[in-house]
Amino acid sequence: MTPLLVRGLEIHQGYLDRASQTALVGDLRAVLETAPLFSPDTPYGRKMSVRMSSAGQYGWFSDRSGYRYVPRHPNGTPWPAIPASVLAIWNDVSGCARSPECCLINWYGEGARMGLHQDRDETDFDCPVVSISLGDEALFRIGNPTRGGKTESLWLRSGDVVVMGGSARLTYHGVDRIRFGSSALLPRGGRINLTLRVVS
DNA sequence: CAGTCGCT
DNA sequence: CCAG
Repeated sequence: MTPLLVRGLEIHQGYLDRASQTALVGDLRAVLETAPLFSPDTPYGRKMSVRMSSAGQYGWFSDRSGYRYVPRHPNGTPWPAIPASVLAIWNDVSGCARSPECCLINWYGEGARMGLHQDRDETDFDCPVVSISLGDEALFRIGNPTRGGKTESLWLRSGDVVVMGGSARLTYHGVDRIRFGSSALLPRGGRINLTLRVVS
């Protein structure tokens, strides 16, 4: 199964079967018990519509002071370990010898979206970013290495895995909208996106 | 004033 | 949607 290539991004469609998806969701629920979802502020004072948390050595965080990685949840506790079920996916698709130091958990409720941005808060851009989609379908938008210009969109479905590496490591990307309730994986609807990154 | 993981 |  060779992945679909869109602007250098590897799109592994249907990578995870339903049982694997269910197992992942169970592992994530445990993570979220000690590291509950929160809504970060952008450096420009707007609340993000996506709610998030993290697992691993570092968690991604944003407030008035900017975007950064922090070693603890806002509640003061260290981020829980990245579940083995998640690490297995990284080991299979990343082609990177290092282990991910952050598993960002993005929760998209009804109406949530994510504007075009780059993942560039890491110090190491050699390893790819691996993104795992669970739950409702999302309209994923792929831009360019710099802002502006034409974009391409495609629908990501539960179980799809995207690898952003090499020359596409810093490609602008975002989510225009989700189809709330389109998947039965999460009984109350919504989408979970996991983003695995080597940070340091 | 520039930029924007947001906004129109 | 999608471009700015």
